[in-house]
Parts: sequence; C-alpha cells; structure tokens
Amino acid sequence: MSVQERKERERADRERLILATARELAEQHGWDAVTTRRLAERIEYSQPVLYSHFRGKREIIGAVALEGAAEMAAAVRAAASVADGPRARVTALARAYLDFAARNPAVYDAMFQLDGGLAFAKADTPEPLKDAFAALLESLGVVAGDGVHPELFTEVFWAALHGLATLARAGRLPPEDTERRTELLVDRLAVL
Amino acid sequence: MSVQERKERERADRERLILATARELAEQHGWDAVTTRRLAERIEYSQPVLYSHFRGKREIIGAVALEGAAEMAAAVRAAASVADGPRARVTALARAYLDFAARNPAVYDAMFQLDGGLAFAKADTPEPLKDAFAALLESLGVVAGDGVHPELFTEVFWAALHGLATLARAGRLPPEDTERRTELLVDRLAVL
DNA sequence: TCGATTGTCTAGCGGTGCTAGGATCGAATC
DNA sequence: GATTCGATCCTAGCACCGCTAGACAATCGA
Repeated sequence: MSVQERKERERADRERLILATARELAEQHGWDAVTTRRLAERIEYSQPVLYSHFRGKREIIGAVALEGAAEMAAAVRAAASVADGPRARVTALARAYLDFAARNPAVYDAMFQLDGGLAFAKADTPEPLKDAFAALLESLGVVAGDGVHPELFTEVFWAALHGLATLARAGRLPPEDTERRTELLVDRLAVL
Repeated sequence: MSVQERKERERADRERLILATARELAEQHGWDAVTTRRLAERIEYSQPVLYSHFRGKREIIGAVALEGAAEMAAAVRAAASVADGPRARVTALARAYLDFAARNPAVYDAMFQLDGGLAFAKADTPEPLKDAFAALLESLGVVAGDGVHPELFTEVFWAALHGLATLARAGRLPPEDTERRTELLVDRLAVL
C-alpha cells in the first residue's frame, strides 16, 4: 500500500512541477515559448510524460487558468475584506483585479485570452471559475442599484475591468492614467 | 511606362486578394486555419509570394486589423449620425460597436486579440487606429460629464465595450442579456 | 525466479512559418 | 527577330511545433 501511495504522491508532485514550470516559462517569455519540448526539458522528463498528465497543451493552459482563478478570487476577497464601506470595497476590488492581471499577465492570458478548453457560464463550468465570479458578485451585488439584477451588474462591471486589463496590457491605453480610469469606472457604475 | 503601371496594378490587386482571402478564411475557420500554405493555395500562388507583399503572417493580420479599424470607424459614425440626441447617439454607438465585433469576430480578433505588430497609443500609431478612436471620441466626449477628460472617459467606455465584446464572444457571458447589459452600461457611464 | 505490468524514452508523423537558390519568363537592346 | 538580362516565381528544404506508436527497462506479484 505504502508503495502505491508514494507513487501517487510523486505523480502529484510532478504534475504540480509541470504546471509551475509552464507558468514560470509563460510569465518569463510568453505562452508561445511554452512548447512541449521546452517544458519537458525543464522538468527533466521526456515529452510523452506530459501527455500522461494532460491531454495536451490546451489542458495545461486550462489547469494554469484554474489555478489563476482561485488566486484571483482570493486576492479580490482579501482586498474587499479590509476595506470599510461599499465604496471603498468596490474600489479595492477593482484595484485588486487590475493588479492581479498586471502582475500575472500569462496567467490572465490563460484565463481569458487563450483557449484552455474551459466552459464558462454553463452548467459544467469548473468550480474555481464560478467561485471567482462569486467573489466579484459578493462585493458588487450590493452596489448594483435598485431594480438591477446583481448578476447582470457584476457581468457589466467585470467586463469593464476585463477591458481595462487587456487593453492596458496590450499597450492600447496610456499606462499613467490607470488609477484615474479605475476611479471613474467605480464612480459611475456603482450605486453607492 | 504603361507596362510598369500594369504590373503595379496587378501587384496591388494581388495584395488585396491576399488580404480578402485571409480574412475570409479567418472568418470561416478561425485564424488558426489561416496558414501560409493554405493561403497561398487559395490565391493560387506559392508561399514565397506572400512574403513579397508582407513580412510574414503577423503583418497580414495587422493589415486585416487596419481594414477592420476603418470599417468599424465608419460603422460607428454611421450609427451615431442617424440617432437624435446624445443619449440615443451613445446607445447607437455601443450597439454598433458590439454588433461589429459579433459580426466580424476574426477581424475583431486581428484588431485586439492577436499580435498584428501594431503600435497603439503612441506617436507611430497607424492612422486608421487613431481615427477609430476618434470616431468613438466624437460621440462619447460630449457625455463625459463635468470635469472629466473626454479622452479618459472614451478610454473607459471603450474598455467596457471591449470587455463585453470579448467576453460575450468567448461564451463567458450569457448571450441573451446582451441588450440589457448595453443599456445598463450606457445609463451608468454616460452623463446625459 | 520468472512472467506481467507499469513507466519512460527514442524516434517519427504531419503540420507550422519562413527562406535560399534555381528556373522561367518577359522586356529591352542590338 | 535573336539575344541578353533582370524581375518574378516556384521547388525544396530548414528548424520548429503538438502529438503518438512502439521499443525498452524497471518493478511488482506469484
């Protein structure tokens, strides 16, 4: 029994190593640099080993995305919890979201720009994704305003944050005004 | 002289053919299906011919993106021009933007999701991109509200539209509520 | 100790973007 | 009208990609 347990443990360790290495490689040199050959070399195994853990590269991206969703949910909740009052909470949430996207561009790409084979807004949506949306909903739902469905409001707010995050990262928005854009968004969208 | 003119004309025709074919292929089967081999086969030339017109695939994507920017600018201006009053104009603009993104997903991808090697928000930004932003600014600047810089407001509104467009297209937002999300966005962001 | 099973690797398939170098064709010259 | 010569285009191939079949070695149970 103990032998089998050890093997399972080692296998789980290796899976974590694959994901951590893929993520590191992606953050350092972009997802294009994350090839199965390079990834295999970094973990000091041959390519086919990757395919005994994941169906393919897409599934590796998807796994990194799920990790990222869990981290983002935690970051958003942590930021919101230390703020006083709805307004400060929403501002903190927005800053935390944009900060996460800026600090983990490759992970954010895995979540939203790349195809990780994940289902969204459906019944079979993975739990971390649903929970990340729930984390937004917790703070945003209370400032949706009268007669506005909290989910719908959260979707719109989220979309705005997502737009700011992606356009900023792609160099499509001047970097110096990030804070002012965030404040404008919160001031206008949230009903306080 | 006439011979040279004819050659230049034929060359320009072929360049247009390349772009139209690339765009058609991308809209039908996605940009992944736009390989240099397939593209060359469709236009009935060999691969290297593509490289006598463009530096590489990235530059082809960039050229399609510029085409798209011009079309989007025209679509947005046309929609705004037939609406009465600032509120109707902003709503029409938002619908036109999202409609363009939904109807031309591959072109929208070329503009914002893929790397077309284009510079944004810089001095050497291509004219069509600056003009597309200007088209948004024309209608959005007047509803920015007191003390809010029109460019900044346009950036935020644009980011929100971009977020809605990309998340909707990726299946990350329930499709049935598109119109309600648009209305909520316009109601909250624009100062009327 | 021996067969079976599990795990891993080598080698290779068909595809990608891109390019060097040779063939071909048409225009200009004699 | 024949001939040179330069522009134009294609064949063939490079290095790389994601992915997999099949050989091989190590380990386990009988």
